Amino acid sequence: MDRMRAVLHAISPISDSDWEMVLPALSFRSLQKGEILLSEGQVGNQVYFIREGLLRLYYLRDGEEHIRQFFFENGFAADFASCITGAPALLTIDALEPCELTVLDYPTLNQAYDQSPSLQKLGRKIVEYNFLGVARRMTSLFLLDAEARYEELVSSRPKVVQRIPQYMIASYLGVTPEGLSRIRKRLAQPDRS
Amino acid sequence: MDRMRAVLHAISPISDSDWEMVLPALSFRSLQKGEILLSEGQVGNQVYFIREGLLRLYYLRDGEEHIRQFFFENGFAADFASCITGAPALLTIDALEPCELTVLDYPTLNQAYDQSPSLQKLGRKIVEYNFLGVARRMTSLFLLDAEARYEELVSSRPKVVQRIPQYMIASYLGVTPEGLSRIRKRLAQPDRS
DNA sequence: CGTTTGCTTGAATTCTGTCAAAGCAGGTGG
DNA sequence: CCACCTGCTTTGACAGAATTCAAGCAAACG
Repeated sequence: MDRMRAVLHAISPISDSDWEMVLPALSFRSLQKGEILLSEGQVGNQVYFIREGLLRLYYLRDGEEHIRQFFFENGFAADFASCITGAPALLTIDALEPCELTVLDYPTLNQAYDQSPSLQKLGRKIVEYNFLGVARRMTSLFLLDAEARYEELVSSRPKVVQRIPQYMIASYLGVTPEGLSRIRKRLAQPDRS
Repeated sequence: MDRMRAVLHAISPISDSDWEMVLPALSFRSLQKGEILLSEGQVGNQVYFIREGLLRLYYLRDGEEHIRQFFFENGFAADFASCITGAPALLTIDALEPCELTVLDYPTLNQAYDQSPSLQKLGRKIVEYNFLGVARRMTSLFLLDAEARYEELVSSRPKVVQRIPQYMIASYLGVTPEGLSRIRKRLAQPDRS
C-alpha cells in the first residue's frame, strides 16, 4: 500500500490529506491463476494496483481471445474506457498468475478528484500516461508488420517474452501462434549469404 | 472564439475567471490548403481549435504517408503525445482544406491548469476524451479487417467519406487505394446466390 | 507412464500488395 | 466550346505473405 502511494507520488505529488481522501476508495483482493476480474458486459468501475502477480486485458470475439495488454507488478490494471464512460466493458481482465491486488473504486476516486486539485492533477497525469500507452500500441499496430512488432516487444519489454507463453504473445501481436513461430525461426537465422 | 469556449464548456464548466487565464494562451492562424502545421521532429507544443477547415494527422515512413486521424470544424487537432511528453513529434499535421484556427499554447495552458482546479479538471476530461479516441481506433485496427473498418467508418463518420479523397481513406484504414477500391466493389454487390 | 499443453513444421489456400494499364473526372488553356 | 492534361479511381494479372488445417514433437503434470 505504501508501494502504491510511492508509485502514485512519483507521477504527481500527494500530500497526507490527499492520501486520506484516497483511502476510502481502497480495498484488497487476491486472485488465483486464471480467475476473472472483469467480464465483458460488466461496468469496469475499478482500477487495480498489482502488488504481486500478472494480469491480462483482452477482447473476446467469436470465442477467440485477442490480448490487448499485460499488466505487471507495481502497475495499474483497468478497463479505463469503461471507468471513464461508465459504459459496460468490451474487455475482459483475468489473472495469468496468482495475484495480490489493491482495488481502487473509480467513482469514489472521482469524487476525491473534485475535492483536491492535486488529486485532480494526478488523475490527469494517469490518463495522460494511459493515453501515451495506447497511442504507442496503436502506432505499432498501424505502422509495423508482425515481425517488427515482435522485435520491438523483445527489446522494449523483455519481461513479457520471458514470463508469458508464446501463443499469448502471438495474440498480443495480432498473429497466429504458427505465425509467431515462423517469425522467430526467421529471426533466429539471419541472412546466410 | 466563443464557439471554442462553448465547446470546452460542454466538456467541463468554465468560469469567466478561468477563461481569462486561458486567453494568454490563444492566438490565431490561417492556413492554405496543403500547408503544413507541424512537421515530424518539431515539438508539437500547440493545440489547434478548428474554426473552419479540415486537418489531417499522419506518419511519414519511407516517404509514405500513413494517416492516423482527420480533424473537422469545432474540433481540436494536436499531436497530443508530443504536447504531453515535450518530445519531438513523430507525426505531421497539414491542412486538407483552407483553415481558420485558434492556436492554444500548451505550456501556457499547463500553467493555467495549476492555477485553477476547474481548468485542471477540464484538462483531465480532454485527455480522457482523446484517450477514448485512440483506444477506439486501436480496437478497430486490432480486431477488424479492412472491410469491417470501412463499413464502421461509413456508418459512424459519413462526413469523412464524403469530404476526403478515397486514397486518403485507404491510408487511414491501412490498405492500398486498390485494396479499398475492391472493398467498395465487394460491398456494392452483396451476395448474389 | 500416459495425457495434456504448447511449440514447431509442412502443404494447401486465401488474401493482400504490387505493378501496369486503362477509364474518368475536373480544371486549364487554346 | 473543345481538346488536353493531370490526378484519382478502377481493373486485371501476378507474386508474396499470412492464415488455416493437419500432424509431429517435446516438456510438464498428474
